[in-house]
Amino acid sequence: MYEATRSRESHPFGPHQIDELLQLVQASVPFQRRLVRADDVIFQAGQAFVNLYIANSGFYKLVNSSGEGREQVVGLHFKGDWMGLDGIAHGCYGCEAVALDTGEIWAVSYESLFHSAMKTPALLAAMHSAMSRELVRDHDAMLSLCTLPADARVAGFLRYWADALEQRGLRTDQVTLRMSRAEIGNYLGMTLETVSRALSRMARDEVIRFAEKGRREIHIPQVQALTSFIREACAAPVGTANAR
Amino acid sequence: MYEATRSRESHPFGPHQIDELLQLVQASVPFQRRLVRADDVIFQAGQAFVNLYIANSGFYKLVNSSGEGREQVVGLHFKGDWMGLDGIAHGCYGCEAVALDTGEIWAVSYESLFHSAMKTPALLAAMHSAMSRELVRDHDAMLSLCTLPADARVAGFLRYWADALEQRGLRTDQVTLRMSRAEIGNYLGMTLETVSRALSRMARDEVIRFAEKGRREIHIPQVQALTSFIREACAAPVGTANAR
DNA sequence: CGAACTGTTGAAAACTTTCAAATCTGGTGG
DNA sequence: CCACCAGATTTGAAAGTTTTCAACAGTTCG
Repeated sequence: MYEATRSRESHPFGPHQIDELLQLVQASVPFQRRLVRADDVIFQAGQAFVNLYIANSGFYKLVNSSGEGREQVVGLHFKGDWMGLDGIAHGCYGCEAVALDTGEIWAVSYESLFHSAMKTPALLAAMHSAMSRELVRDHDAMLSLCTLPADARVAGFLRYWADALEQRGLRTDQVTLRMSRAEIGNYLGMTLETVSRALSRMARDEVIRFAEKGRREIHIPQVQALTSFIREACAAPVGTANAR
Repeated sequence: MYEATRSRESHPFGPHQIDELLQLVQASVPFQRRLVRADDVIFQAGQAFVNLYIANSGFYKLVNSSGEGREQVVGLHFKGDWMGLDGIAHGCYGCEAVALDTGEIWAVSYESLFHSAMKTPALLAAMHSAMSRELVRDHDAMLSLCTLPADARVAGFLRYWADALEQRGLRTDQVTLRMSRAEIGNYLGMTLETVSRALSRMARDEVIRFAEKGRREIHIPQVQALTSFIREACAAPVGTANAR
């Protein structure tokens, strides 16, 4: 769903930067490794804020909840991403973090991180950079949510996931979604049926292909085709192009 | 639009904290004051990131743009809020910041801030807190955007504005919107007509009252009534309650 | 093999947008 | 001072998109 709004060549973000971050953390602060499996909860909303969490591997979602039971996936996180940053302000986590797959999480006490950062400029810079990237992502997510029709948001979601994999040096032609249609729909502000229909249309247009029966493994011949699909979905009323 | 998702009593945020922050900045880093008027641009998207900006007074919006010309208001900022934080990650601002009214902005070089923060824990803590608060706000905005119907989002917007004023020790029964219906609609992911209709319904239900001819000054007898209105808007199909 | 889940698809209903027209405000110039 | 114009807001009606409701198919697991 996120958008590459402008050039970022001056500050590339790729596998090298991510490994560097992880090494930096490893070298400068104590942390605890935790292995997680799908649906494991890393921390809960409202819980006292103590640690920040860095994904060393795996996939994670952040879920925000209203008092009345409305829930919203507000972020997806991959290797090198920090989680729990929204706990700094109020002393308790604002979201719940849940693993979408098996993976390894590093827990770093914010206090020790804070002290280390005061002595290690690179660490402080990395932390600020992580928070800032998070803000950029949120803003891009809002842009997509508010200005794109449903089909385009789903295509944008796939492109975002593919981009995240690419930044981590992984192949992007094959994406295994770790989320159900309902989770995707929640994240994108639409129902699961709408997600399903959008994916079907993309498959019909051969922008994607379903690689297995479960329909969660998605083949993306060219990520760029998703961008075209988004553009078309914005321009054209539903049945205009390729209607049969 | 934002939601008070859970208790935050352990870390209150009010006029005292804001004044403290401003004093802290004043005491620890050099900064430039800049007086602005409505529609003045503080910084533009893509511009080289040098300064962070702190609102000393006035009202501001942050606008994110896609390459194809779609624009989205992704944040509203008040006294004590930081702007430009999304520039840290990529070395250029991700959004454009625009003043909604006259006000005073403080420009602080990020570099000098960074250095001062390494020596002044309170400053570093304040900065992290500001970024974290921003993340929480974004998450709450996404929750509203994705889970609330249009009427409720507009009511939530008014409540958010009133809350922001209250946190700054200002009166909340009288709110002068600094934004046109179109800007509000953009921020809330709906058209200006939908905003207008929602406000009209709230006025009809006496949740708000228009205090002048321009219809931008809004009287809110009890902020709590907005919360009830939101709840009702969620539960009930459009013409269910108070239909005539 | 059946139950529980997940995903797909169709059709009707609901909500929001689009298009249009009218009203109002504020500012400008005669 | 008043007429007039541009821009903002409101409101109605039609159109469009998305949701809701429902039924069906495929998968997984005990």
